[in-house]
This record gives sequence, structure tokens and C-alpha cells, in this order.
Amino acid sequence: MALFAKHGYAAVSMRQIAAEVGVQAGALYNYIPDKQSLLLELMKSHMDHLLSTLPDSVTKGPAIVRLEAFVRHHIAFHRDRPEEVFIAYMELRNLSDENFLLIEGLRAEYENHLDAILKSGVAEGVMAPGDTRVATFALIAMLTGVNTWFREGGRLSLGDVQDLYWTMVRRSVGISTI
Amino acid sequence: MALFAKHGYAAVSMRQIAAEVGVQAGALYNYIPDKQSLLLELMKSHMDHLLSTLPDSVTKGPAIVRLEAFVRHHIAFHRDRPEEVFIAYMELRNLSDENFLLIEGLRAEYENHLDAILKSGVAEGVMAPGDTRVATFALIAMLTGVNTWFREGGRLSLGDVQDLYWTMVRRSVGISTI
DNA sequence: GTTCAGTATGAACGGGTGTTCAGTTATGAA
DNA sequence: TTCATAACTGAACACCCGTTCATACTGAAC
Repeated sequence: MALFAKHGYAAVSMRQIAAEVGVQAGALYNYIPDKQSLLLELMKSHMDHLLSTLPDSVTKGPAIVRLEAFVRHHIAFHRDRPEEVFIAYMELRNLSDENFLLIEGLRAEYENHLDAILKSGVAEGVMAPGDTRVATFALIAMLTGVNTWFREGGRLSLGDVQDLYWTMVRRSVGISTI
Repeated sequence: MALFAKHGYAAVSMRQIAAEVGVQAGALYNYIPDKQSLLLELMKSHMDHLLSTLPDSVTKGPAIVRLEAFVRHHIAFHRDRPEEVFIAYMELRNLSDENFLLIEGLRAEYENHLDAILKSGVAEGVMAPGDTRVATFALIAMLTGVNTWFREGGRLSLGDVQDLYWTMVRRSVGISTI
């Protein structure tokens, strides 16, 4: 994972991976059928984890509370595993067609959680995103972008960042508050 | 550019590039010193172009007008050259240290334009982003994300998308309007 | 007709690629 | 202590890599 995140899937050789683990390249094939499935496993387990750790507060309750839970969880989850996230976004094109569809499906499933929250918000009359589909893409891109600049020990704490992003998200989907 | 965008810098060989152009690999070296400078040239010309085509309306006038111009220009510019944009974001790690700093500097220059607009908005008392630096990163990530899903001829026109994003941006930085 | 810069080729260089496999070593239950 | 099994090595396979370079071709200027 570290090697893929640093140099990219295509630029990392099985011999480099083996050296990092302390074996010869051939030994890796006792554990995986080929290099491609190593990438798939990394990406699939990341997406599975992302979906399975969604807190209940994201699926139950008033839409505004659910949205805030989603925002805070997304930021914290992504902050905790920058390498996995980086690979999950950068190496999509190195997946075989079949594997790409699999990962894309999991990603859509995640996006649908946010879309559902926004739709609920509209139904409850407490949100007014112009278009829930577009807002979903926009918000996820915005939130995931945290990883490109956030560094532990910098000017802002994780809580600060969560607060700032939650404010922007809340406003952008038209939640009227003080 | 097409090959790098499709398969990634590391996965594309000089022989493939040569074949696409209709020559042998050796002939490429009459035009470029090495593969690395081919990537640099692509990324640098993209960033130069991005900076040089910023409309005057982004730098002059009331902050709100400037922000709207920035948003609409960013979306249109990126929509027009998805391959360049993709490379500019995905291949940063394949730049040599020196070249990376160069591109990072140009990127910072672009971000500073948005940051300056937000600061002006605060000074004019018409915007209230919690933190202009964070808002800059958040908005650019959000806007650039358009390229991951927008397809010409789909449900929404470019104008629709610009309108939707401008609404979200306007709200997220606390511009008070009807 | 000659010259010559520009451009192309195609082979070569040293090295790297993912994957396989016969043979060796380590392990842990009987 | 025995011994099946699992784990690992190291060489090999067929092929690809970026880059260099002697050689050959082309076409405009003199």
C-alpha cells in the first residue's frame, strides 16, 4: 500500500514489494494470484471499510443531523488513511474492466447515502440543493479534497476542519440557520 | 497527452508514443531531451494557459462579481480540456523534485487568485468564509470535481452546471442574497 | 550539381518487467 | 524422531524499458 501510494501501481515492481516484506518475488505468489488482484484487494477492502463504518447517525434521524454526521465521518475517515484514499482515487485506471465496475459500484453506493440524505432534506423542507445529484458530487469532491492539504499538527485541528467544512456544506445546500 | 491521460505516465512507453505519431522511438529525441520533460511540458503549458486566460473580471471589480467569474471560468476551462486537467492532477508524483516545485508554484499562484477574492469579499463585508485558505482549497476541489462526472450531451448543459455550482459556492462562503 | 542541416531509422545497451517452477528449507502435528 | 505440508529461493522465460548512435535519407540553398 505504501509503495503504490508513493510511486503508483504501474511504477512499483513485484520485486520491490517483495523486498519491502523481506522475501523474494516468487514467494508473493503463495498469497496472491497476480499483481492486479493485489490492487483490487487494497481498493475493495478500503471501499468495504468505508461503507461498513458509516455510523447509524448517517442513516437514521433528521436529515440535517444525518448530513452533519456524514460530513464529520467522511473527513475523519479519510484523514485516518490517506494512503488508501490516494490509491482508491488514483489507481482506478489500472483496474481491469471487470474490477473497475466492481469498485465503481461500491463508490456509487457510498454516494447514494449522501444523495439520500439530501433528498430527505428536501422532503423535510429543510434543505434546498438545486440538484441532489450534482450536490452529491460537489460535496464529496470538496470533502475528499481535505486530504490534499490537511497535515496533523498544523494550524488547524481535525475538529476545526470538520467545523469549517460543516459550515460550508450546511450553507451550500441551503440549510437556513443563524 | 492522450496516452498519458489514458494509461498514466509510468505505463506509457516512448515506443507507444512514437507509434502514435508515426515514427520510431529514437526520432522523438530530436524534439525532447527525455520522457520527463515531455510530462513537464504538458503540465507547465497547462498551468501557464490556466493562469494566462483568467479573465479580467476575476481580478477587477466587486468581490462577488469576481468570484462568480472565477467559478464560471474554472468550470468552462476545465471542461474544455479534461485530458490536460487529468494529467495535471494525477501525474504530480512522476515529476522530478525540481519540476514538482515549479508546477506546485504555478498551482499556488492560481489558488492565490481565489484566496484574494475571498479576502476582498471579507474586507467589503459581503462574504464570511470561516477561513479563506480552507475555503479556497474546498472550492477548488469542488469545482475541479466537475470533470469526474460531467459529460457533454447529458442531462445538464454547461450553463446549468455553472449555475448550480455558482449557487453552492455563493452560499458556502456566506454571501447573503435572496 | 553539390553541399549540408535536419530528420529518420533500426540496432544496440544495460537493465527491468510479471510470472513460473524445480528444488530447498522450515514448520508443526503424529 | 519422523514426515507431510507449507513456505521460500533463485534461476529462468519471454518480453519491455529509456536512451544512444552510426547510418541513411531528404530537400532547400548556393
